[in-house]
Amino acid sequence: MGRRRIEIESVKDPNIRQVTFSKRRKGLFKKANELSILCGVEVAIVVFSPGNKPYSFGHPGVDVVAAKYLQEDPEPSDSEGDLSSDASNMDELNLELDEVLAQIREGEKQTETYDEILKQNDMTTLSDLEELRDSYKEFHDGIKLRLSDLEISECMMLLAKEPVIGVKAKSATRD
Amino acid sequence: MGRRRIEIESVKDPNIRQVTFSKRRKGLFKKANELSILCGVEVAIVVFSPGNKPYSFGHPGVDVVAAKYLQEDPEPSDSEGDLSSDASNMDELNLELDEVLAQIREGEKQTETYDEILKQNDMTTLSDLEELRDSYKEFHDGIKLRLSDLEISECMMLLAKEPVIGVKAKSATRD
DNA sequence: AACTATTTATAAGA
DNA sequence: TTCTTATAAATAGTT
Repeated sequence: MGRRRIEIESVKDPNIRQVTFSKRRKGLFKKANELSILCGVEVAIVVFSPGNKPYSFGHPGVDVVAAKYLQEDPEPSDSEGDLSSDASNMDELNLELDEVLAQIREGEKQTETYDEILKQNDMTTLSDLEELRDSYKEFHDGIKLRLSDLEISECMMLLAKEPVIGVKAKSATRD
Repeated sequence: MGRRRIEIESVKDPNIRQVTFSKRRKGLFKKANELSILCGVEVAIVVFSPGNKPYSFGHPGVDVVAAKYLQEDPEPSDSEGDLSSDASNMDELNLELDEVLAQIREGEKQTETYDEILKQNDMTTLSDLEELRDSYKEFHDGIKLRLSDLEISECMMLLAKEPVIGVKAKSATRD
């Protein structure tokens, strides 16, 4: 999928590793998002970065899916979650909010363009309109993904620090 | 990625949906596996099929990663963050969220305006415009739902009341 | 943080 | 369901 084929083996260079992680985490979450929408299913992903920062994606939420999973498939919990605790997510939260807001502004621009086309009511602009619609859809899909990502990674971490995630999921029927 | 481009929206046909689920779940797990190997990171995925059957992938294991994620304990106070700074960040954050909500409301007004304009135009453009409008509305509804979600509210409350949680002095590196 | 040359994932078809 | 294959999408290396 890139300029060259790569072996699936540990990437040595820390910088490249970090870049690869970022790209692929994004791709993974996008895929998960698409799966949940296309098939109307629940998904949860948790991944720790090379720097041990937790990232997660979930629809409708990591805790919901995790609890549902754990309930029907009880785990032999004897382990202590160790390693370093998470770093401040505040900075990242703010960064992501900035990005979301930037995207919203971008969307508003597109909305203006849409307005103009609409007022002209010019039939020759139909193709432009379709193009705009497509880009708009892409835009709001991106926002959805971003928000769900943000929602979970920032909030679930904190909820997780509470004694328990109180959930009473109903049992699932098998396929 | 197939013979034709598809929209990311709920697949109606149960058969196609099931096939899509199987293919994409496989792809998702493969991506997760590659990510964990390439970057030496821990990943866990749980997904429920359209028939509600649970599938999971985890390296080193779903339970291990889930436990780490859920049980990351509060920082043993070896370093103190700047509490007042964190608090103000929190305030800013809440303000920004308010801003987002305000923009959403504005967008909703605009959507209504579109409705009126639409009724004055011919049928050819109508379907396109309605589709775009619906898309836009869906987008806003989605954000609104997410932001007003109970979990979010609870998270923000927690964040506001417990400014120290998860916040350390060291700056967060953007993963 | 963008940009492509390529590889990879996958939608439709068999 | 599994395989095939044309095509869309992800991404490795580059700037």
